[in-house]
Amino acid sequence: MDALAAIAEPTRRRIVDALRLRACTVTELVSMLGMSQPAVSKHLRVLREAGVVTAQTRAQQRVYRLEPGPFRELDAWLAPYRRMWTHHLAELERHLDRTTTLEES
Amino acid sequence: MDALAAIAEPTRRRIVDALRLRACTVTELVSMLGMSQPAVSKHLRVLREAGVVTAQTRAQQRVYRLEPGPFRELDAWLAPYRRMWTHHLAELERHLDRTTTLEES
DNA sequence: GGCCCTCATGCCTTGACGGTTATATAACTC
DNA sequence: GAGTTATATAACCGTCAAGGCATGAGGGCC
Repeated sequence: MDALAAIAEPTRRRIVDALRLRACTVTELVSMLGMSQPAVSKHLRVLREAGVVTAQTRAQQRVYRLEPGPFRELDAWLAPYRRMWTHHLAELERHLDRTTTLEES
Repeated sequence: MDALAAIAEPTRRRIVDALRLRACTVTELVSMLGMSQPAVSKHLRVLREAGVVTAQTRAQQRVYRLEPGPFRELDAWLAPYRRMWTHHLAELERHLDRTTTLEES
């Protein structure tokens, strides 16, 4: 899960948060972030190689959109930690442990 | 949510994963990680200032344990992204549309 | 072909970070 | 008190990454 390191970077998290709403071209992201275009392209490269985003070439533009995989992994990693705030019932704890080890839902 | 950047670091994620099972002292973590004690203390400082862990002084030792807050925040941040894989049909459609995607360097 | 637009890449600088060793601080033991 | 244990901090170093500018590579448009 190196995607976490990719998402952790503040600028890249801004990109990800923007792409969550809709797919964007590079120039759109540049205007959103107020940074130079090469910097944005570099961040997009990191996100792309981490599997967080994919690019679709359309004319001269490249439309970037999110890929669900890394977010699913992050969600799976986070699952056992949910015990910390759902520990109201010991029953529920064991239930969550089972469901996370079995992987499903 | 700078806690994400704190957790993203590989060594700190090992620490967090260890603390998820049970609270540990610094020396315990040092033996687990096979790193120098100052390095571990430094990582613990980062995690502490990010609110991910708290330290309880007990004699000369300091027992570190996880704090649920940041994980709840991360869970909340991740929530809107869950739509990406709960809407399988729309995702599959977009995937099929993406067959002409140009990937890689 | 020539030009412009869109994006990627290379090069460079700077600042931050992870790791080390050495040292300081605090508390227990004798 | 001295000595030991447990942890934090300081000082230092090597590496890496984020940002800038300049340039290269494709793909429309005239």
